[in-house]
Amino acid sequence: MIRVASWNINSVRTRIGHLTDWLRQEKPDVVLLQEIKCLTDGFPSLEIEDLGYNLAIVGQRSYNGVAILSRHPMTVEADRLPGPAEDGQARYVEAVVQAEGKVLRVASIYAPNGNPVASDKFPYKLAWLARLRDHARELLRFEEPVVFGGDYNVCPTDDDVYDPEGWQDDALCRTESRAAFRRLIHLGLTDAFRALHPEPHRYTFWDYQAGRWQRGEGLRIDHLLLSPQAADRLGAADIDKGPRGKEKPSDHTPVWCELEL
DNA sequence: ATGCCGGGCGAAGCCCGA
Repeated sequence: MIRVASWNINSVRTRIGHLTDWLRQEKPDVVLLQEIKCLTDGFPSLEIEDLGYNLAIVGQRSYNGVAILSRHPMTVEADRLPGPAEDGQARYVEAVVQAEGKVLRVASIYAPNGNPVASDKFPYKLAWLARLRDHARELLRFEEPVVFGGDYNVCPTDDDVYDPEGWQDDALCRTESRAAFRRLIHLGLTDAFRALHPEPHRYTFWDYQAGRWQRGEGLRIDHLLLSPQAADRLGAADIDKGPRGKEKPSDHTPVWCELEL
């Protein structure tokens, strides 16, 4: 069994204590991080390596940045999404993990937010998700277990947001964003959490503002999307709300799944 | 209609996030 988690950490340097505490407590095999908000050289590698993890880091000054932590040997396969436009934003890293004599491909994904919808950020988001779909389609040809995990900045349905009406024109909930996410799913991917948890109103993000955490008002925007070969091996999945309740938390909390490789 | 909160950067206040 291998456990894979995804967590938008909102600055890995500010949250290094939270991260190491959680790694010691939960001992996930693979962790996909987003919004590390530091250069690759600035990543607190020693603290993580001391806990037995190998690292794949794609950093950027101030914003974005993604990483993969793996207790098993890992080979980096890509440090950006293929595409004609080199945008310089650190939003994708992909690796192959060798675990228990088997191979698992994982990607840590930080999709653009897309707000405000009237700005060029929204078409950038939609184009980025289309690029992700194109790449996922190529990877699926290998017919191997893959976990595409990360902060998609898409709330898939009205069941995944506390106030659907209030959020309907936000880039996270707009029909164009949801359609882009469905086009990805329709390649044959499985939303690991939703496959095992049909209940509505389970969230991975709560805004710092307006007491959203205390009110239980969040959104489900962090997802683990599984290739068919991974979905066939899905044993468990859940959202771990623990880290969101700590002092000075990230505004996101981890989502995880277990695969019987 | 906008800010609320919070991080980075850099040393005040702006940019960005969701």
